[in-house]
Amino acid sequence: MPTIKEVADMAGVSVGTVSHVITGSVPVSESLRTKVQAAIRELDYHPNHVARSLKTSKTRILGIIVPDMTISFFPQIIHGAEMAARERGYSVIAANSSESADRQRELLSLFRSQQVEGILVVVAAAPTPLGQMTRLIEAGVPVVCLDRVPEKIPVDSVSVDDVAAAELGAMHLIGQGYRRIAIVTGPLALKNERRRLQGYEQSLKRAGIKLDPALVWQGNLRPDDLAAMCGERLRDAAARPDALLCTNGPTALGALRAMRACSLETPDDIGFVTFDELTVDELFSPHITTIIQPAYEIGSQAANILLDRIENGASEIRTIRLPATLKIRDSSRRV
Amino acid sequence: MPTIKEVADMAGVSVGTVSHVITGSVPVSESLRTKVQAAIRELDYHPNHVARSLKTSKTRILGIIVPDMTISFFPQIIHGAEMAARERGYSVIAANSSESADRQRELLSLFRSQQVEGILVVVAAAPTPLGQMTRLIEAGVPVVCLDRVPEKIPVDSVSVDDVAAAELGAMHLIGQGYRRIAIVTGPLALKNERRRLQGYEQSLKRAGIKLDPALVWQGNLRPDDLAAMCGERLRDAAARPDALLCTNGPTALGALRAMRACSLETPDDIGFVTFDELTVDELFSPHITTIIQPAYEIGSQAANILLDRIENGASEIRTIRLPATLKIRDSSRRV
DNA sequence: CTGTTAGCGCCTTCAA
DNA sequence: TTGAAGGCGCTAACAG
Repeated sequence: MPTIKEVADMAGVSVGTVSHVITGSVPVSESLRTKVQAAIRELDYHPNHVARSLKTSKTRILGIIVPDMTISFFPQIIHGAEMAARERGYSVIAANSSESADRQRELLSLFRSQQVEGILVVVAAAPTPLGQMTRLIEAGVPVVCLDRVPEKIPVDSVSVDDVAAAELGAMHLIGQGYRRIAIVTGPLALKNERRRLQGYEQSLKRAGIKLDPALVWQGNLRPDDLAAMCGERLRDAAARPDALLCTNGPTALGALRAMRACSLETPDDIGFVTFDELTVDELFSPHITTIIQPAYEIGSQAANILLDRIENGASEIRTIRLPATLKIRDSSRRV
Repeated sequence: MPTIKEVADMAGVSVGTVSHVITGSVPVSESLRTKVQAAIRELDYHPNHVARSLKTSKTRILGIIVPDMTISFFPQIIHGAEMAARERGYSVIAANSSESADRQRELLSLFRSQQVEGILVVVAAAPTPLGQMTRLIEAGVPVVCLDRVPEKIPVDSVSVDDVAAAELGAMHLIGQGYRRIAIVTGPLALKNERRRLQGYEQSLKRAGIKLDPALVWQGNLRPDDLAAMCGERLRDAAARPDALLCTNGPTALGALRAMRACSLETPDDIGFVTFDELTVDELFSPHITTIIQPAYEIGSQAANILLDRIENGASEIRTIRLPATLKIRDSSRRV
């Protein structure tokens, strides 16, 4: 790999001059500039970002940590963040915590070592030790939380308005005439899940439907476990709910498997609404009514907030709540 | 951010000693080591990888370029590469070329500037100017091509055995009694597509079926265009093929849309087999017979080959062809 | 075992 | 407008 010095030698100028033409920070005469550019092309020179970063202590790199790349929601977030970052001259490096607090800790540490200028993080669901995040923020590393907003930490965040989003789904089911609506949630240790539950409760209340605690089905994030749980509770036709509201993709997969095992068809045997698109294409059936979170938007807005903080320094905490939208499809369309 | 010097001061030792305990390359006495570790913890010190890389000219970072992150095939490749890399102490940074040769060029350049130690690349389908790749390799940057193997460039590659994979699908359709089998391909400028076509042709020949050029449907990689093309050709019931073999995900989506528009049902009206899983879950219908490429394996093997080259220097060109597997589902099961 | 020191490649004052 | 030189944080000799 050629260095700036070799370019300077070939062009017959000093390294300073080469640097000036590369950064454009200082004017350089036309004649020297063309000579330098010719040398750069001739040598196939690529400025060493590592050295530049060491000197300027700016890497123009953002880190993003998500719990799972195989669910389409997270890659979409990453994509949004990448686009917003690129727009402003930054790159992003993405990594998976696999919902593991340990791995998250490692990654955070790795990112700091790699001198990322800011970090976007969807915290792992596992009991997250918030200590490290707090230290990170106190150390002055710009951080924005996405999707899952940790409580008790003063940090910028971008997520969907979970209460309103859940209401969207619940009200729709109620409007379709369903009355015994069960909600299938992930761990209620996650604030998002609690807020979605809250939206569900509010909707029932508003519609004058009495809340039945037996219809609040709390699970984890493993479709297999959820399928087992739902299967058990759907088996008894008498006690069976007439509709299901799932608060995320994994719970939806589990519930759908259980419904299939019990030969329950939507929307007649049972109504069905879930958060998060399970697949992007409309070709597949059953066509599922879905509460869609603006994943790309979440990523891009978060990146922009992070970049604002990086470029303009501290400011008050920003908390963005984006609206979800309801895509009504067959699985809940009874009237 | 604290530096190694501050750690040294706090621990009352020299920076050399701190460096030794961090890298573990030189033995350090128990007593000093504990002091240093205490200081590291106290200061929440994270070694600056940028400085380290400048010094050692080793970043332990691999770059990977894929044409599209929203197709599940590529994220799986990335995941495989990440895992293999992590296993050997490397990180990977992933980026999208969006099938654009320009963007690919930019990314290659960016990666070189970022001093990645090697590059995994799925070349963009757009007429790829191979010049840059060639220069890259000649400049001594280790490169491994995945999935799409450029011709005429001596480079390590990992991909599926396309001829055999296509045969797998074609022979299966023939075995099910289909005779007028159309093949829906992406641009035949891509070698993979040509080889898949070749597998199809060989299978027909072996089965004694005359090749009908009107049943070779070449398209691009945009589902909308493909849907239009297929729609036109499926409309005429007399000339209609009795089965479709799609050579990739986007063509499959297009073809499926057209089939739906023409109200054709699998497997009775028409048999259907495609490369690449369109969705991960078995819940959706139609259940499509799929030629599955071992995406994770492709990524991990490619990363390992790249790392071998990085760590052991030059060797002969390696060309890995992995076998695909056929997952038989409803869309082709007629007997 | 421990300390000292010379750069890695680049940007950025500062002088000329 | 151009050139010379210091130093970013770290590692790897080397000397002690």
